[in-house]
Amino acid sequence: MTTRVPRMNEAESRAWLALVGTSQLLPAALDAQLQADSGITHFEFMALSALNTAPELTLRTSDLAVRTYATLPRLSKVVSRMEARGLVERVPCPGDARASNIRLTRDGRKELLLALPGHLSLVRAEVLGRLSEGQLEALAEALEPVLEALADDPRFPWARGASRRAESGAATA
Amino acid sequence: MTTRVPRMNEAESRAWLALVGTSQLLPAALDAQLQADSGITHFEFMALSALNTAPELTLRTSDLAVRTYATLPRLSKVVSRMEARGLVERVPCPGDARASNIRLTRDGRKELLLALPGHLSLVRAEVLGRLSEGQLEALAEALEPVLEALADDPRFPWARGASRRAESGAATA
DNA sequence: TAGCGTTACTTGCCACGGCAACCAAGTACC
DNA sequence: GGTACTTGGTTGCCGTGGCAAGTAACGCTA
Repeated sequence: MTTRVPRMNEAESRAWLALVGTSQLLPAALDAQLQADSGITHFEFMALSALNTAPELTLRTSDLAVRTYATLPRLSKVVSRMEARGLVERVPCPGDARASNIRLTRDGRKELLLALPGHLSLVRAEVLGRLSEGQLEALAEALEPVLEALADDPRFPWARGASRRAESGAATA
Repeated sequence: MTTRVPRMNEAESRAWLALVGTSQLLPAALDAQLQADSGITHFEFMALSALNTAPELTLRTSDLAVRTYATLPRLSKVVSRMEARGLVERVPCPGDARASNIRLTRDGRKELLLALPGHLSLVRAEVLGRLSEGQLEALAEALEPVLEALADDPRFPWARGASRRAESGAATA
């Protein structure tokens, strides 16, 4: 039952190629800049950022995983590495001994703030700075539903809930 | 000389988060579907597609690398794996004995055509199908300059020339 | 309070990609 | 024509991520 799937038309093809292309190049570019200038990966940057905006600079491991689009194993390993470098620390979660909270250390916060300008500058130079106000709006309008679709597709359980559903923050109880 | 970089405003932030999110989830989703249904990665799919639209089903190794946004080492290894599975073959390049051409085999073409409907169907379900004609247009208009900027940035030499410059095809001379 | 299923991670093993080093063929210079 | 430089591609080693299996704690039922 090979259901007939129509080919892409011109507009679809352009949009798709551009999207796939950027999905390929952008992460590599972000990694390269951050790695070179601050010695952290873009993924680590995202994790540190998420912690930085969390109450008490602390998040449950699985919460952080959702916020960074990461699988649990991946996050676990990255946290171990960052912990070894003193950027974050694992603190036992009061009220649930299986879980652990991840806390941004003072050093981690410093590193993050140090990395921020360079990162932001790259993002402006390559992306935001090239788009008009209207284009920014259109980009968000176009990609947000896509993001949500990906996050909610049962075929991709690792993304589950990436469309903000849990606003829990750190579990302190 | 920490040049002051202004923070993101609301529109910028939305656009950026959506873009980064999709760049994170989309590649993984494409891999998962193709891997599950056809036993190939999305990268392999792109490579096979590029070969399929090339004259003689053949491209210079470095040409293929550019078209797939890959570094040469990466492509070399992927080609070796695909060659082992009989999807492509390396043929010596007449006129330049250092170079080699990569050719899509009959089996490779068959696999590609077999994988196409499922892939296209996912792309429609998650992305294209969720956007209006106007949004497709806007998305392309927004991302094409970004793509070009990334490709032309001397900091990211691996992307060099990803903005179509060489239309050479296979070197037959 | 004993037992069973579930949740919240963590770890081991493997595949893949990056970089740097390498090799071989072409090109330039004299 | 020989020596240096460049180009095209491959290989080795290492870091990172995925999946599946493991472990520990929780919680429900009886």
